[in-house]
Amino acid sequence: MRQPKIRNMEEFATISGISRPTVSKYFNNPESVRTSTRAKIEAALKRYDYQPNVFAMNQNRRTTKNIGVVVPNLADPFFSEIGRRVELACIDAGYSPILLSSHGSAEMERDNLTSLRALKPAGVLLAPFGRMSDVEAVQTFDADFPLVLFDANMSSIGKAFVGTDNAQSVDLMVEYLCRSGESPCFFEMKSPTNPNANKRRQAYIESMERHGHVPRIYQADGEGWNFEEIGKVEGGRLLAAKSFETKTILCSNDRLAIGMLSAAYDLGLLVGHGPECDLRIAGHDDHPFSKFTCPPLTTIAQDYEAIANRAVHELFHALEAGDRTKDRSETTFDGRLIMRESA
Amino acid sequence: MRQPKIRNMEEFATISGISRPTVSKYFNNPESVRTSTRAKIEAALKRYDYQPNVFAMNQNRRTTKNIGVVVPNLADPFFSEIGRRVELACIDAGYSPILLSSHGSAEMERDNLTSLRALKPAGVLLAPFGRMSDVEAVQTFDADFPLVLFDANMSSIGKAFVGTDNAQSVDLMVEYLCRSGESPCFFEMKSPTNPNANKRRQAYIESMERHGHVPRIYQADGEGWNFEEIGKVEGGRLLAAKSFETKTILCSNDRLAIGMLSAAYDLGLLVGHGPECDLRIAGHDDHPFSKFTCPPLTTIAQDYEAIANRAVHELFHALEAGDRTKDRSETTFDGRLIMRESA
DNA sequence: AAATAAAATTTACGCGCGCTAATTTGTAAT
DNA sequence: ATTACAAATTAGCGCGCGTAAATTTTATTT
Repeated sequence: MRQPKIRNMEEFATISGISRPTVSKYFNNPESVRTSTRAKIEAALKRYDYQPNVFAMNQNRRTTKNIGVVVPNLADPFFSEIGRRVELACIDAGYSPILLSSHGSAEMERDNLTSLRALKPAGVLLAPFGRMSDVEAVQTFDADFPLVLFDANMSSIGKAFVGTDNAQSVDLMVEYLCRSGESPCFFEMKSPTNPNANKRRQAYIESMERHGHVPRIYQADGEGWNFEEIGKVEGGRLLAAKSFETKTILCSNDRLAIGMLSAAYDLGLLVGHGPECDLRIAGHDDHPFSKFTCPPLTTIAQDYEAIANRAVHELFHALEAGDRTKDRSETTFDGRLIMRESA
Repeated sequence: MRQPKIRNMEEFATISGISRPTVSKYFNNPESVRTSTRAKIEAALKRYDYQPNVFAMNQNRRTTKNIGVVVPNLADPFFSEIGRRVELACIDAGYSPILLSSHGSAEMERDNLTSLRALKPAGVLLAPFGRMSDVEAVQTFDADFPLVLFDANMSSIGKAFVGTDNAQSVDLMVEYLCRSGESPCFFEMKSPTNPNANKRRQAYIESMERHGHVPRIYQADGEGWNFEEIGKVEGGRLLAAKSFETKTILCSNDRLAIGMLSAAYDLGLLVGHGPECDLRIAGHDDHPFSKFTCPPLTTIAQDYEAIANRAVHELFHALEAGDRTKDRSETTFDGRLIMRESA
């Protein structure tokens, strides 16, 4: 490992007693060379530390080993967690993931796609803003590179979509809340940045009707990604005014619920499912902090691992299939009910 | 923007009426060419969308425009926030930041540095684990690339260190707590992953002695990055056993405090600074969620913006200085007291 | 106007590797 | 031992750009 430095593949080929093209072949796929020559190369690799120049490699390759991973906001634990898993899955498959956050801005999402173009990625995994996204830019990108969407769907864009079955997960929660007490009303943002919010509202309505209850929806003003703040301020306002018609509130996501729990605490309202409690509050996503709220939050856990792995799998499938397999797959995983004290 | 596609710089030089080397010069520094030729090039850029091939550029450049940014754990909001700001500062300066998370593992920190080598970065900004880091690997990297540390210091490694003045910030908090009530005891992890923890403990001890109080330190068992869980379980155990000798607890960081707040809630202890309260709890870092805990957490805000900007500034300074400016700078910014209801 | 400096151009080479076609070697089966 | 086929080798072009040296053009100064 500490021999005189190898400058290039030519040199490395010489000292390992193999021709350069064969060495090149090895680095592109170690399986593709005879086991005896592979042994020679790997023996040399033990003695000299050489690795091919990435820039020279990528310049000449038809397609690089880069995989772009774009999420809306790494500051959101949901995306940092799922981004992490996607990253690891790519590495395992021998690719180089490039994780980019759009920092809550659709413009930066567009910029991220633009700068990814320069890296000629083999494929891209995108968790888009949805309708907020620059749809045209995403479509154009889809035409130029293999693209798989996750978390948020955009109709007929990408080779595949992978996410959570909001209809199932919300129904699971509604069913639980109805069974264990009063039927819930629904709290969300008026203009949600994420298309899942719309699916969840719809799922809530349908589930309530299926259970023979009338849906009640409360929408908070407020823009941007400060969900907790909006939940606290607007949710608190509604709580203080006693606007909610039921004492059970299902929030569109955990971050809103966390804000609302904070508001309830300020108002001296006791949240929980005990007989002495004033209020039940439930969320969706199993945010890492929902375990530590006061009281701990009853919520729905998304299957991060399954979503990440499947998204990566779908992308690699598309890569192998080559150009034009027109079929677009949509995969959703079930949510899991996490029962804690808040509802 | 939609003319026939430009293949390379040669073609682009031709259609813009400039020689290729001059065009190359322009892309490396638009200021370095005559304004008249610059105008010609930019006029051509408006009509044709061409951008130089990054791989070919980086292959031949002495140094690339890549800046590596390595943080211990993007799932921690502190690092995702400061990582974001560092990223943006690099982009503003015309560099390409590459944000890597070590996912809480020192091994992956080493791996990240290794894979950064392949990208021949102009410089690297590293928030290291500290003593947990593979010190030798970081030292070697420091010898090969311009390196600036932030958040956590490592003695005589890197061109510079930028962080928060723990002595000042902890003293600020201790002073406040003593002034407004009982003197605090200190709650932390027994084997902290972050060197700041040690500085904070030391600062607590010195500050208490300066104020004429005897320091009391409680250390929780537990490994890893699950600070909230450790704070809840171990902190809760201590609370339940009434082990704390005072009713004011200063936690080494907000995440521990968040866990302890959750435990206090479970135990029915009322946290706050009112006369009816059982307990005061304070933290450190102004975690984005500390505003929404029950009650909201009194804490110390670190100056993200200043730290990020200064770290980037120090790196660029080192880049301009070239090889060997032996002087190593250490910059710390003051923390700011954020008074909320918990203490 | 000439002299000087600055900028642009021409020419040419090199970077490190992918990739191909033609040839040779090695391996396994008949 | 012969055949057949897979694998390795040789030779060489090309990718798109950086960079250097020598030359020419342009702008600025006296």
